[in-house]
Amino acid sequence: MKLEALIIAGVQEAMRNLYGQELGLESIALNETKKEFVGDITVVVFPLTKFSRLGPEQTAEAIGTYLVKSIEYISAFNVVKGFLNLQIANSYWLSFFKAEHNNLEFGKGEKKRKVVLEYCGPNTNKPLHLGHIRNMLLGYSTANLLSFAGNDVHKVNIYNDRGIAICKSMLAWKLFGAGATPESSGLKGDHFVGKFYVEFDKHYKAEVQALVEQGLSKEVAEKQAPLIVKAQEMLVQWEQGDKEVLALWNKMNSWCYEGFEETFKALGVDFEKHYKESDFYLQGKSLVDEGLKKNFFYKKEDGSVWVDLEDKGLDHKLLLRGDGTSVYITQDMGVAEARYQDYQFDESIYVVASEQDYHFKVLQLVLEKLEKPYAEGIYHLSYGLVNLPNGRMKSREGTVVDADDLIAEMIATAEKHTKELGKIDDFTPEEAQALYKTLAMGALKYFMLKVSPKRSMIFNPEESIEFQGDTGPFIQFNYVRIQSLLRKQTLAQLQLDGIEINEDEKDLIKDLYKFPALIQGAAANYDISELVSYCYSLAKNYSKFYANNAILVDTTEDLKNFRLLLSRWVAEVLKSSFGILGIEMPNRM
RNA sequence: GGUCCGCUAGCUCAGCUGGAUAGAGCAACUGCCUUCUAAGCAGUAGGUCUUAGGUUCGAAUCCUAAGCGGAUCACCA
Repeated sequence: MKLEALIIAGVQEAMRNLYGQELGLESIALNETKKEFVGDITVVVFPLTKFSRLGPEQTAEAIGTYLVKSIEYISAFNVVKGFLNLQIANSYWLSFFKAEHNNLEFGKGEKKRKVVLEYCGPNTNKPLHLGHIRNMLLGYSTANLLSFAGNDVHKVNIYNDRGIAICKSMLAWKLFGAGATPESSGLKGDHFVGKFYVEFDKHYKAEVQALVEQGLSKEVAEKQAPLIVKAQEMLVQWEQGDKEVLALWNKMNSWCYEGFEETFKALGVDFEKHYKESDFYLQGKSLVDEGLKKNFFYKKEDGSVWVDLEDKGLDHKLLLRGDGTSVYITQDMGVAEARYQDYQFDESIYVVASEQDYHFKVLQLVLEKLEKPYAEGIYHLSYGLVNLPNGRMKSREGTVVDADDLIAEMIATAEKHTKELGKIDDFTPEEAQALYKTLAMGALKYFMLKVSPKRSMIFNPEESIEFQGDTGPFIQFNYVRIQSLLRKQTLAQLQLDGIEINEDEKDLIKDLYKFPALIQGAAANYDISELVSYCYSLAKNYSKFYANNAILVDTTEDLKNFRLLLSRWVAEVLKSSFGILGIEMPNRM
């Protein structure tokens, strides 16, 4: 039985035998004992006093005495105010160490649910930016976390590959592109397409400006500018299946996909399947028809279709335009349906920014109205926006932090730091380059993932991402030191007789002990940042241990071997945790 | 205006379903490389946890208001 469960049962038993009281689990609170007190686990006695009808100290004394007698692994206790601090015998930690230190599956959970996790969701009209980076890192790592915790996870992407925005890029290319291609211009595909999106905006603004000068109101001008009218015509042609438009659309989208693939590769994220909205908006429409037939939805005189969500505290929501064309949510309904047909999932997770909280609430409620069995399993993993120090990234003001640029900058910074330290002079250029990338991505990913997903975060492009302190490279550094130790010494069979563990060693074993529960907790909360914090705490404790304790020299063979095995286990847990985060470990740095 | 989210050290963030004297990193200042990688270790300084009430043995944490900031409420996606 787990330590915590053992103690709770022990306290229940104590309360029964000492005071004749039957306590539920909820009235027994356990905490980790704070550093400044002696002990490992603390029972908070205050809630128990009303059952014991004695003061907190007296109650704590009595329970402590009882537990030391009844539970083998509790070696001693002390009472501070209403806190009963229990000391766990070293033999407990050592037997745990012995049992698990060679377990390659340590921390992995039992098989549970089938989960589909959607992330990324780019528009195919411009390159990926910092917001997408947060999305991709969260999506990829959360999928790994859920998988490690025991779920059968399938990662999918959704391409928002249709709509007016794409038409803008297409139109601009047609008008101003002069037949250029990514190859001919030497640009990455998505950047090439994005260039025309910007180009459109530039010419469109000029047109609007000209119309305003002719005396039109800004509002009217924005609707009547020839470019926007043409773009809208193009959208209609697209829906009608115009061959020429479709050909152009396919060509430009494929340029985007090529560009995206490169970025996915650089970031180390992948997908089992890419859904395209263009493939499913019709299916969404048929779902709307289905809802109409069953009277879950209603049609207005102009032909638009709505759903009444007032009973759920929301308002009426449009599902289909008066002209019969689909809106954003129509497509999402179609994709949701298709995804269930594809996977029969227990849970479908959408990693999408918090600005779409309302949208996903509506989506889920609409699917519930339709009595879809999978509606209940939908979970919106909402994350906060990435802001700049002076607010939101704005493409108009050119403050968007481009994903590819940022990755390149990080690699350059990693190279600079590494060269300053001069520890890898014997590396080949290829090895060095690989290391820069590993460290750069370690720093970037750790930086993005250590913030709780829900929270919006601030990114300051003026300050480069740290490589010291609470960072990815710090964890990698500790891993590398352990690898260096292991290269110098071969391991022998564990021999624990006569090993007296000290505080530093015990802290590490306790950290390792927490790992499986940490994984389950983080997975239950969909919170990858909990794993990041755990890694930092483990690595920090290791760093302290490393500084205070000789491992290879001045030790007996058994002690050396124990410390090496302990180090190796720490390294393994760090490595598998970083694997979940999507960060590689170098062997030297 | 309705709804939702946030506010913790100069900056960036932890602080799990209430528990002991609120923690890290960066920045500042002090020590420590002839021990296994100093991208490190040890230490100093830095806080009215936005404010006001409430709940209770106990509140950064829960409740109610207020302030400030953000998001959202489109026949945009």
